[in-house]
Amino acid sequence: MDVFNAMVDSLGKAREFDSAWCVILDQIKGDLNERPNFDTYVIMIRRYARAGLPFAAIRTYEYICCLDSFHDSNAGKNLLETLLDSLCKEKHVRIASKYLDTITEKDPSWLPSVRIYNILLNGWLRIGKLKHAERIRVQMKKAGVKANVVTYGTLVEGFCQMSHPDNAIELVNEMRAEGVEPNAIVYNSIIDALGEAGRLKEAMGMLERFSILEMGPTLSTYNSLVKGFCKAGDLVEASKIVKMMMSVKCLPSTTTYGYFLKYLSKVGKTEVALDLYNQMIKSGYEQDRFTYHLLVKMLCRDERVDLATKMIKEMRGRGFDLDLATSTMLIHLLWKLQRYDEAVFEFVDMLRRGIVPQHLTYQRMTEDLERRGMFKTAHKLHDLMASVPRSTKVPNTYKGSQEWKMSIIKRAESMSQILKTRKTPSELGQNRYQPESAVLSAQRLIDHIQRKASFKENNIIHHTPNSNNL
DNA sequence: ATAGGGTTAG
Repeated sequence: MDVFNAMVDSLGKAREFDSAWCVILDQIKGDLNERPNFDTYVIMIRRYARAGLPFAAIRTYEYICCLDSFHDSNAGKNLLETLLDSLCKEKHVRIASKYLDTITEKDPSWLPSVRIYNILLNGWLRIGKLKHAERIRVQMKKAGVKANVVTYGTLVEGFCQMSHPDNAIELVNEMRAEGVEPNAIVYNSIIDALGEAGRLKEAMGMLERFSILEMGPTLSTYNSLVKGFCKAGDLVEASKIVKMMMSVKCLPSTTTYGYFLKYLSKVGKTEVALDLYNQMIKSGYEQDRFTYHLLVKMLCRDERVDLATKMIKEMRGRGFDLDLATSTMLIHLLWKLQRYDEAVFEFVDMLRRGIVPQHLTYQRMTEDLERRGMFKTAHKLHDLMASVPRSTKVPNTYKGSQEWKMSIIKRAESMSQILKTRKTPSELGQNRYQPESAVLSAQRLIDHIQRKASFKENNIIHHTPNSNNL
């Protein structure tokens, strides 16, 4: 069953909706245990909405509603809410709203649930339409539907994303007055927005208010504060937050340290960043792409090509493919250092991996090569680039035949196989269980940063001997 | 994958 739905999803992702319906209709006649279920139709609706075909999504919903078998077996689930949510999440809020109107016109006795109002509210806020969001609230009041914690959470998040934390704070008072207790999502949004605005005193005040509650701050709460302090250049306060979180057994994540690295990269303190990186490795932290991207960027800026190459090797060894940004940084550095052969090798290797270099990179290289009379190499690059954009699409000569259908199914099966073998996020290290000793390592790590951070800006950073040992 | 967030925009 799982495999079947994964196949339908793959076909939808590839916009092969006709084939998806072929597979579904075939399956309806088949084995009772493998018939399309609620999830199958949810997948189709979401895929249509995402493919920019909102009316096809609506037609699908209406078709499903006609099926008798559907009503019997899925009494507790509400497909209309799924439809509206899919439309709203893909920014077709206006269409969702209009469709809702047609339903209420047809049956005036039917009243939208609080969930439906929340879905619409979220949709309007996501596309920044405050006026429309306000209108939904008026409609709710008129219909006598009480706002719940999700309603308020959605509004708070919306205001915060539009950088209006003051309106969000007002809402917290309002919800309290209405007897709805704010939760972690509400507090985290506000603390994050205040931190982004550099209003860290107020953010800390919110943390205090949050800490009194039964469900205290979460990892996201602390991460938002660390981000805020790091962005403001206050590593000392950021380190204090890390100590605070460790004292309540909330271990910092790779993301937490990522904010420190981001700041160190901004001010060009490569040595401190490398130290932090080494300490992270020692403490057993799983690095993410962002960490490597920052470190390679710093090393390239400092023209330390050998160390940059080493870091890239390490990055690949940990399962991150070389992306466009990283390769570009490396090539530009090699070029600047006049190591042309190596740069050309990287350029060719990029194309071999299926990544098209930026036009700017190509332009700079060929211009320089020609100026130096290296026409052969310039020509080689030109030919390579010219051969890329041509897509190799197979013409639909046997459309409709059994053979064609089988090829679609084969492709979908292999796609779903890929989906199955892909690692789940928990295997990628974010939520990995960390032993008690990790607390100690983290403690050492943050002590280290604190020592470095308390140096005056123009002091020379002590160069530790092992910072070149990757 | 069934109402709200999470992640890092030069």
